[in-house]
Order: sequence, then C-alpha cells, then structure tokens
Amino acid sequence: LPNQKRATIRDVAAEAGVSKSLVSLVFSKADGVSDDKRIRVMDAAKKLGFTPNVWARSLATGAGNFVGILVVDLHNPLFTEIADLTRRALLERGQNSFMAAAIISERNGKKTLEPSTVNGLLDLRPQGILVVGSLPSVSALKSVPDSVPIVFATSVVPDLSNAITVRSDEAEGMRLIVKHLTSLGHKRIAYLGPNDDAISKARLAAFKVAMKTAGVDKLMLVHECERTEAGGHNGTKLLMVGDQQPTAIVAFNDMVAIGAQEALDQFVDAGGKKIALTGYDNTYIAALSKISLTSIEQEKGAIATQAAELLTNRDLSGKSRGKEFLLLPRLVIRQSTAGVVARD
Amino acid sequence: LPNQKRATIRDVAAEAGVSKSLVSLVFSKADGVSDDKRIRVMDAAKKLGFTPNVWARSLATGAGNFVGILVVDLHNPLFTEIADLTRRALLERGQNSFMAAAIISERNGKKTLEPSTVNGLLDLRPQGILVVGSLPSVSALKSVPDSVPIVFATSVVPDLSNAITVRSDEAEGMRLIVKHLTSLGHKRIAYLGPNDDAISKARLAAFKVAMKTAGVDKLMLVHECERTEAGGHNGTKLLMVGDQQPTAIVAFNDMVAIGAQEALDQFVDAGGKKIALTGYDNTYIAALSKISLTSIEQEKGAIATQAAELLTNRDLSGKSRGKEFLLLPRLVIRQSTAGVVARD
DNA sequence: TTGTAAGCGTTATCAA
DNA sequence: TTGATAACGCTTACAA
Repeated sequence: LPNQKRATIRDVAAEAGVSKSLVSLVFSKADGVSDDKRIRVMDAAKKLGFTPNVWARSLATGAGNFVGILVVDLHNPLFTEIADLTRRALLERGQNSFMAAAIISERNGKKTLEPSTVNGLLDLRPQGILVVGSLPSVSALKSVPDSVPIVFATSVVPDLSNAITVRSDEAEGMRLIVKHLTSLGHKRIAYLGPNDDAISKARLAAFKVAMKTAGVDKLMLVHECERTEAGGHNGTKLLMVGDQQPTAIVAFNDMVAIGAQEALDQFVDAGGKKIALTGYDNTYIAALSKISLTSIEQEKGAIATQAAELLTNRDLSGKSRGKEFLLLPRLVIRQSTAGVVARD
Repeated sequence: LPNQKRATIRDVAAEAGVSKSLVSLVFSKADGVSDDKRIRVMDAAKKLGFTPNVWARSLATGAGNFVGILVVDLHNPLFTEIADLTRRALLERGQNSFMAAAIISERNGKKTLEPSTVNGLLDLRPQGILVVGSLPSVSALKSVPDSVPIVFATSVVPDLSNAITVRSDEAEGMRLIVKHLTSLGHKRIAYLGPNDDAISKARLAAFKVAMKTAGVDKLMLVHECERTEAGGHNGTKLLMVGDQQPTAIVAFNDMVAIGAQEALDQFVDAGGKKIALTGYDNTYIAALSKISLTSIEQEKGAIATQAAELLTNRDLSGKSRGKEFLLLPRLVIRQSTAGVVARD
C-alpha cells in the first residue's frame, strides 16, 4: 500500500453518495440520521480509513473536545507520573486529552519557557487546561477564555481568574518532616532548595514555621540551590564545609535530595559523620532500596483524580475558581533518616 | 485586564486599516510589502497581542512549519532525555517542534497505544516526525504523506517507506557487556528482558551472538520479563530460585536493571552471594553513586543531533529513507560489576 | 504593492 | 432527515 493522504469528510461523502454535512452529523451527533444513511456513511468511512480531524473540528466549533495538558519539566518523575495518572483518570471519564511538554530554554542566563508550546496548546482550543509543575510565568495563559478552567497541579494558585490549584498541604508536609527529625533527636536542621517561585517559597516558609513550632528554629540553616541533582550536590558540599554543620538536611524535593545524597556519601567516605536526609514527592527513585529516601507522598493518585474531576465537571470547576485544593500528605520513612543516629 | 479572546488576523487588519491578506503577507513572507504598511501591521499586532495561529496555518498550507515529536513512554528517562536534547538541537537549527506523549492503555490485558495521540499529532501536519521509543504498531503512521520523514530514535526501522532509524549498535553494545563480564571471569550469564518488539528482539539476539563469540553460550540463561522495574524484580527472583543460578545478569535496560538490583539486594540479605548486574542506556539513575550500575551509553547527544539533522535537511532525509544510522555505544563500568567477584 | 476570493477540514444555521 | 452555505484563522493564486 502506498502512503496516501488522509481521507476527509468530503471523500467519505463522495464514497457514500451523501453530502458532507451528513457525514459530519454521523460523526458528531448521536441521532437525527436515518439508519440507512448512517450505515452507508460508516461503511464508506471504514473503507477509506477516515477519522475526523479533531483540530479542524476545534477550529469550526471554537472549542475542542479535549483537555490540554502542559508538563513543565519531563525530568522530574513527579510530573510525568501525575500527568500520566490524570490522563488515565480523564480517559475513564470519557474525556480525551492531549499533552504537550514545555521546553525551557536559557535566554541570557535566565530560564524562560518557550512561548511556542503554550501558545500552540492554546491555539488547539482545549476545553480545559492542566498545568503540571510550576510555570515561570503565567502571562501566556492570560489569553485563555474565561470559561476554560485551568487546573494547576503541584503549584500555588496564580493570579488568574479561571485558575484552580490542586496540591499537597506544604505546611503539613514540612510539619511531618520536622517532627520526624526532631523526634529522632535532630536539632541542627538545614533546608536545601530553591526560593524562586511560589511553590518553593511556600515550602521553605512551611519549613520555617515547622521549625519554630518544634522550638528548634534557632539552629536552623537555609541554603538556596537549583531544583536539580546538581543543585542538591553542590548545595550540600557548601553546607558541609561551613562551621555550623547540620545533622539533618531537608531537601526541597527528591531530585535535590538524590544530589545531596551523593555529596553526603562523599562526605562520609572522607571521614565525615552520617547526616540524615529527607526528600519530597516520594518518586519511584526515593523508593529504590539502594536510595531509600525518607520522603513526603503528595498522593499523586488523589491529585490526579481531583484534577480530572475539576476538568470534566463544569459545575465544580465553576464554583472552584481561585480556590486551592489541599490534599493531606503522608510521611514515608526510609533508611535515609531511620538508619542515621542523631548527634548534638 | 479581563481575559479576552485571542486576536486574529482580521482584528489586526481592521486595526491597521489593511486587508487580512496583507497581514498574512507580513507574517509569512519577508518582502513584497511596503515599509509603511509593514510597520502599521506590526504596530497593530503588538497592540492587540497577536500571534498567528500555527495550526490554522498548517490547515491552510497543508504542512506546518514544525517537527512533531511522539514520546512513547515518559517513565523511561532515556526517552525524555533524547526528546529534550532533540528539541534543543532543532531549536538551534531554527526549527520549531511540538511534542506529544502517547498514552499506553491496557485493553483486555494487551498493551496498546491510544490512537488519538498519534492521530492528533498527524492531523497537525508536521513537516517531519520523530518517534522516541518503540511503538507497538506503526500502522497509524501509514497515513503520513510520503514526503514527510519519520525518524525513529532508539528503535529498529519499521516497514514504512519514509522511515529512518537512529539507534546505537546493539550488537556492539552487547559485545562490550559480555566481553566485560567474561573478562571478569563470569561464565554463567543470564539475560533478563522482554522479547516482544523489534528493539528487544535485536538486543536479545545480539546478546546470544556475543555469548557465542565469547564461547560461553552453553552456560547462557534467558528469562523474559516486562520492560519495567517490576519486571526486572520478579524476573530476577525467578532466576535466583532455579537450580542454575547465574553469576551475572544482563538486563535489557536500566529500568529492568534497577528492579533486578532490588531483588538481588534481598537475595544477598537472605545469605545469597553477590551477583554482577548490567543495565543499558546509562540513564542518570544508573549514574547515582548508590545505584552505580554498569551500563551502555547510547550517546544520547549524538542521537539527538543526528535526528535533528535528518529532520531539518531534506536532501539528507530524502536519501536516507529506509536506512539505519548505527551509533557506536560506549561501556560505562560501575560498581554493579566492578565491585563483584566472579565465581564458578 | 495591495485586495478579492477560494480553499484547508470541519461544524452550524437554515431551508428544503 | 438531508443538503446548501457560511464560518473558524489562515494562505495563496489571481486581479487590480
């Protein structure tokens, strides 16, 4: 079979001997077409291998029958897992989705999102939008019609009239971590992570509150770093050469934590004492027995379900705009803290 | 600012007091428009925040000015890294790209690709297509016009007239692994991985040839499993209860290997002897010092560059159709083999 | 150099 | 129940 161009509604109409509007009716509306014609159209469609061009449909109707998913960073398993889970949840509800990955480029030293991806996704006219991860800027989403809900997973709700947030309760997550560490006897606890966007600021703030509540905030250390393995690695090295060495490190997320873990291994190899370490997100990497990282489970499944619900239920999304859905996180204790003895 | 719908070419034309074709000309062709009008159009566009709808353009011209990227599985870091690297390489060449992730669902126990994603990507009319990972079936790509090159990264070239493959030389990769293991004294070597698609069949076949060449094929074990951590974990447990225990396990890829590593840890904890283990793909997980997995680097950067070259250079892609570009892989030795003593 | 009109693949309105 | 016709946002002969 030679490659032949995709059949259109016109080809099907000609083959079936009907008008193209009738073909359209068969493929969009359930009823209003006689059985006779319906069968002829379906036969012709099957013969020609016709499937409707969904984007031409979006163009004609002004709104496609799908949810657009924008994944900010493919490198972090948290995001790809949530995106995957949400797609499945949407599929169960009979809702199609189309997922586009953002490309982050460095323009004169500053990280920015290539606007082409987000514009491209918007031009497809999704019925709803899911943003997984933190966006450097939401200005590109300003042009989204007010009627289209934008759900932000794992991110703080931005200043956008149609935005809804689904995330774990950072305050509770950090409280669980700090309580766990202090109950093990740790007092000199360091925080390692970025402080550049809403979610990282929220997490750091939550850490500070938790430390204060636990009464150990006088011994608190904070070191800023990038949200990558490299950031965690370098940050940890810097933390461990200071005169105020922590006995435990709280990393912004699992990616930072695995970088920190590498640096701590080197520190121990060089004769240093073992340092407790926690991550955040409970990715599959944290669960590997060799890594065994104490971490916070954000309940990805619940986030996905909630996001899917918001994106398919117009009533719910209508009354939820501007709101934040906070899910209760859960501490998963592993060797990175349980196997470490606290010292003064 | 209230959310307002995206400005169209018509709005700009009205604002600038020209016809919409002229606006189109300004945004597509470089010359043929007077400076006077060009400036007025650009001013109007800026004022209204207009950017062309690229998909409407695709529809009108029959071919969009972008490369469509289809990522088969977001869970495997190899694929997301190659996709990311290729996008960057394309961007450097001034070529836009749009990336969509496939959704794999289980229909009556069998893994299939939801056709909506690949159809959706094709309906966008990309200039070229990059498929990262192995597709269960390429039938959906049959409708791609013959003039549009389809580059398969990390997969064997399928029966498609416009397909081109870029992948590492499996034969050489397996040769490197088996040579490394036999040089350490291993003779009873097991292979653990799937055997269901072209790439997994190729890798297993390459393993068998390498074992024969090394003269140890009489002691060869092969155990089939899924291409996941769970697959590697379960497969390893089954391998280690047999009466013919291997002293080394060659896993299909890093994901299978980290699953195997978990199972081997438990085996050692239960009093078993240490078993050597290799992965394939040299993902960042293999490089983590706690995991430290000997693996094969497929030269992701070179794959990305080659793919980008093929997707932007029409002459090259024209004369390359049906060909396979085999890149020389590289063995990265780490603790999973170097730290293990071979036994009989 | 600029505008008019037809067309890309679809749906929506309105007659027939 | 069906079929013309206009429209979605854009490009592209062709005409002016």
